[in-house]
Amino acid sequence: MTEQGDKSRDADDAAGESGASGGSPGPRSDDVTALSSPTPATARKTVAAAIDREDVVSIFGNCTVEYEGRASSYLGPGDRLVVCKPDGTTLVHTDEGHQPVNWQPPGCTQEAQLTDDRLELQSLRSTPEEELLVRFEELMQVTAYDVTDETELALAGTEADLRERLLDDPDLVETGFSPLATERETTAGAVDIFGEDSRGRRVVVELKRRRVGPDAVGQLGRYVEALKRDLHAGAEVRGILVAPSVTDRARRLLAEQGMEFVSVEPQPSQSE
Amino acid sequence: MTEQGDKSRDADDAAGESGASGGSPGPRSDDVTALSSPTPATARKTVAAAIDREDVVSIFGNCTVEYEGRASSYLGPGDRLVVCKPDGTTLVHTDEGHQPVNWQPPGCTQEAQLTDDRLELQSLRSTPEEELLVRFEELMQVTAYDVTDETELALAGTEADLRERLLDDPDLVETGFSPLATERETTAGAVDIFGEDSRGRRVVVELKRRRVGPDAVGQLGRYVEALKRDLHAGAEVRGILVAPSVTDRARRLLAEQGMEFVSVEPQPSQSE
DNA sequence: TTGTGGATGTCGCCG
DNA sequence: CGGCGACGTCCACAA
Repeated sequence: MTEQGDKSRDADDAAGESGASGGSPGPRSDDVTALSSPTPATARKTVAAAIDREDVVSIFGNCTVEYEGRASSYLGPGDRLVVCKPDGTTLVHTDEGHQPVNWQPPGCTQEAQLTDDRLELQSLRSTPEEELLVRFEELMQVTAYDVTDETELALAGTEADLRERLLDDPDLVETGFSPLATERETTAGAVDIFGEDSRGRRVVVELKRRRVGPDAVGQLGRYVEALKRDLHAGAEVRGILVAPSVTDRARRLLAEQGMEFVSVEPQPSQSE
Repeated sequence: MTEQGDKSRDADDAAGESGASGGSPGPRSDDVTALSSPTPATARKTVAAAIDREDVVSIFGNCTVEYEGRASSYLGPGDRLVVCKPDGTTLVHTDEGHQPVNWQPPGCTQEAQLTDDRLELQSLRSTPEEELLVRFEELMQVTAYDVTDETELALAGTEADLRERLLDDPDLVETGFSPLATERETTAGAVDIFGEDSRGRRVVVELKRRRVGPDAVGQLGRYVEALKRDLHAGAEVRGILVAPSVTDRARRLLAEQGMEFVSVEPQPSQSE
């Protein structure tokens, strides 16, 4: 076993926690904290204080990352950007990709430790038990700021929007289609739109905001089969998949199960 | 229509692009660039240079975000952390959540503009046509660093690991099970493990690294049905779902289709 | 806490 | 480039 490092939270030098705006006497909550190439001890103190203050912290530096939980991983030394959020989220980003190379989701505890004179960020959660450990070999920049965001994202073009569109104008599904319920429960799960056609037959409508593959056909098939059983025996139940488009395989599967496809965009196109 | 702002890339004041390490005479590539509360013009020049240099850029500030593409969204003013990567990724993070509130994936073009004396980051892509526009009302901190990371993530406990485990010890699936192929193609797609049982019957094994729901049963069902058809008529084909555990609904669906479940963890447990 | 399905999912592989 | 399925998916919502 290797020699145990000293995991201290106290052995700090008097850290010059420099608020960014020059003249202010003490650390104001509206200030940015920014340190260039700090010592591990200074960085530990600054990061710990920022976490306490509920700032978002960003750290550029060379680090290694260990993860143990639903899976386990090791990431050798490299330059990365590490972000810690006050909700317990930790993100480790490389120079590439939308996805963080390692992370911890919201709700984790976060601690900044000093081990063998290196800054370590430890993030823990339970259910499932998971640990993320980021160890910095070199610290290039530590920044912290009180990020406050009350604003809600207004998003259009989701499946919910597609549903509203079809409820407003059921003829988009089929002439004479009448919606009876949304999220209607079956033994197989909730049906997006349940209704009946012009001849009074039951119709299950499954919505997708984008081009669909075989999985969506399977889903629709499960609902149709479940409803046939849920309703008295011998009931005819149609299945209609509504989406912008469908793959060949999905179209074939639909045909095999006697189900249908209707093309509708989640948002009215600009040319309409 | 509102008055058009001046989208310039030239009207820069002489930006004091301060390398972080104090004494260096010019901007070295190993230096961090760090600006506190810069003017929009200075920030634009610094960010543009950092993008050219292929740095990772992080910006704390108050901004609005517009997105138009597969869907469309608007995000009103709020404090956020915006990250731009040299591969064309843009991330907009609030103080909460693993997911960025807005983003653009790798491969996008990025431009830093000055519009109405505000810093704007514009990110564009095609296939699909998408645009992200981040407009800063206030800039708290701009940081850029040449993040280089050659290291590969070593991840264990994936579905591939589970497959290796079963190929090493096929009895984990069932006594006498013999794998014949992995990724065997059927008209419904590739089967994780194809083999035969001790009595010579064909077996389709679908692997999941975690607890499975109805979707996985549908997938396995499609493969089994496809193989029954692909092989000469009347062939018996068993379907076995291998995963740590299964939900009630999924178990019921398995039973209905005459398929089976076998519990295996993706990683050998520590107690073993 | 668990189950279920959506997501601007992203990502990798393969045809 | 499209199809297909995995992902430490995350996430909201309901039971």
